[in-house]
Amino acid sequence: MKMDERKQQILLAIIKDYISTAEPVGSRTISRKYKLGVSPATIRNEMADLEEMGFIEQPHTSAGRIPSNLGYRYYVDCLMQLEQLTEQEEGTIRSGYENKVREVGEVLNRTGRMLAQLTHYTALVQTPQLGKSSYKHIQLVLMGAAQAILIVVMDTGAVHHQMMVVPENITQQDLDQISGVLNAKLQGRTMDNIRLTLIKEIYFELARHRNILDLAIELMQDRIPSVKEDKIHLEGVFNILNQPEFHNVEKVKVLLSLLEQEGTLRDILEKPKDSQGITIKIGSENARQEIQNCSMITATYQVGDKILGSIGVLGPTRMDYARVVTVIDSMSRNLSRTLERLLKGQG
Amino acid sequence: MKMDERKQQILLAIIKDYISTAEPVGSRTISRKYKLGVSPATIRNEMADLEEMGFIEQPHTSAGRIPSNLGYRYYVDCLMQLEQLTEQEEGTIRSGYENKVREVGEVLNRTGRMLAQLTHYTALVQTPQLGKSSYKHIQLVLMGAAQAILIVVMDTGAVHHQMMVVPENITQQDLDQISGVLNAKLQGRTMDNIRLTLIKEIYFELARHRNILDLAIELMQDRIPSVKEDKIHLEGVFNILNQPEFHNVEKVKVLLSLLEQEGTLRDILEKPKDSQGITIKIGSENARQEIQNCSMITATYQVGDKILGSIGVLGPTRMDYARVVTVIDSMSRNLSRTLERLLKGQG
DNA sequence: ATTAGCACTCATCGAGAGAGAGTGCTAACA
DNA sequence: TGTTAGCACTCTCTCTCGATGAGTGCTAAT
Repeated sequence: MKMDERKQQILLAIIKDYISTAEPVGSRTISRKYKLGVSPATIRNEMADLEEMGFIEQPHTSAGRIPSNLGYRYYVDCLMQLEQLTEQEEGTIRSGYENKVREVGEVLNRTGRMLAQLTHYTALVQTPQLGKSSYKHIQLVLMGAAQAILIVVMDTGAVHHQMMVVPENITQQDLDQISGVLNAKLQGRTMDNIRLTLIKEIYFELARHRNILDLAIELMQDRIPSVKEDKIHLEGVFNILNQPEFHNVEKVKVLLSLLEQEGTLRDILEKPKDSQGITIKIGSENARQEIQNCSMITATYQVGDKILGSIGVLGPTRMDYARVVTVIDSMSRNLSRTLERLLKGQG
Repeated sequence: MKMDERKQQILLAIIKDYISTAEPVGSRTISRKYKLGVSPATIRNEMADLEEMGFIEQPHTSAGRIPSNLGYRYYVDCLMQLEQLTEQEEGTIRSGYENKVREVGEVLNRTGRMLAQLTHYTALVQTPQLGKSSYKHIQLVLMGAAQAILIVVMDTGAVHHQMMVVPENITQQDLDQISGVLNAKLQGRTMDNIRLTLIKEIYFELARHRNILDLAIELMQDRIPSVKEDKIHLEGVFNILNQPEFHNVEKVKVLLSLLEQEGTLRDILEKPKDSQGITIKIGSENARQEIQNCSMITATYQVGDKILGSIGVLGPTRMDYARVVTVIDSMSRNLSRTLERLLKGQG
């Protein structure tokens, strides 16, 4: 049996209708709404074929048809026509990424919020995997009253600061000296990359300031890695409540308890290693049992050539694929561009 | 009609039973479970009295009784006996606030998470209202490659930093000079408190560095207030799904759409101005229509004598008041103590 | 190849019966 | 006078059953 033009038309009609109504689609509906110039009976014959081919299925004998995972897959691969975002939506996105936003975290938050808002599904945003960041600049600044602030700038552009107590009689000159040595020894090194011998060297050169060093190095090793570099940010979780497939609370709970675990989020967002661009996982194509009635559309974002992370949208398999792909494509481009601006041209 | 010992016992039994089962309580149940030494018939008589007095009500003729708002109020004011936290729970809280946590934001996050986890309801945590913070120390640090970092320490202990572009040929000495003037003029002032004449003075003294100043002052005025100082952090929102009163999705949606708006959260958490300690709002005592089938228990936290904010727990009116009061009391004390440590004794 | 007609299936809805929980009232009892 | 057993009554909840209707597959006609 081969997939001729008319079968495609009918499959397309079923999918479109089901996406928008969440109700099984009957032959009558198709012939009425989507003028294909053939009678319901003809459509029924074709539908029987489509079912045999595995593209659609029947919830029960006297119901219409709904798309199968395979059907969605065929739609996504062959039939789907991308939409255009409206002027207004483009505007929303653009203004979300406008110049004033200067912090990476804020950009990611907004990305999530916009994704959720524009798609009405749940958005996932992975923080940039900047890789092992190395120390770029270390500076101790006296703040008066036996307090100093330790500032650590990483090569990724991230800046960490931390207040610390210093002896009463210390001067900015002392601190500069310490900063100087720390910079000389640690610049360009990653956190794991600091050998014990290096630390010894530092202590040797700065024996006089042992106690400050103790504190500073402890802070650098202990506090700074705590910045979560592999978080996945969720937004619009409640949108699932608007989906009829989640009208009973038990199903919502199953999904939510999955989404609550950071680790599984990572699995869900995960993409084939070398993939770039947009990936679509439909229903059972998802590894996780709990979201096999969901689909996940993800896209990567990058700075330069380096892929830094993914953003994704999670919704029911009966998801508006065309819409989501369009949105996520636009968002990932915008996000990449914005991060490029933030991480490279610092301003 | 007066509230004798036995009526109290019966009211207490009804409330306890209803809190744990969410089912209307009948006379038979009370006489069986809570041995009061009287027959169901006697209890029925008393219940009729309690209903007349407004403490309990009947969903319909052939059902048991459920506590009314007034009943809960009487329970909370007169009958409730606080529980003790278990060793393990005490441990959870203590370790959540242990020394290693050094950041205010992190402390608040944990507070919310623990509150939600220990109560199984929804937790609200208000960020500390530190009041108008004034500049304590301003410092520009050259970071090489025409970049500098602007560090602003507020008297509250908050530290903000921001990268900025500076001319290629600038030196740390120049930056120190600028920092010096900025400190001299701005120290002790609040953000709104900087008069135009002051800015003019600064520009006069540092005419040479006009462009750096432009940027620095813009950043100080523009970026730093963006740190959200009046946010309310929600945690455990999904816990409401486990409450039978939210078993249908529509009710969940109503509540969630309320909780999504930051402004209304503020209303909900708001307490009488001079109140301190724990406040309980039961059902219709809440201003908001949408949560009149909910109760809200809030407590303030403070550093020294100054009340900085509130934490709260939102659950159905059929909430385990004794438990929540105990937890929230312990948490608010711990939170106060921890913030005291963080904000005063910096280290 | 297409379509009208028709018998058949099955979910959904509403009505009605029965069960069960709980009450209020009455009368008996200590 | 307070307590209790007994009983009729109410009302929700659940289950069943038939009607309804949407949709199908098959057959025969075009």
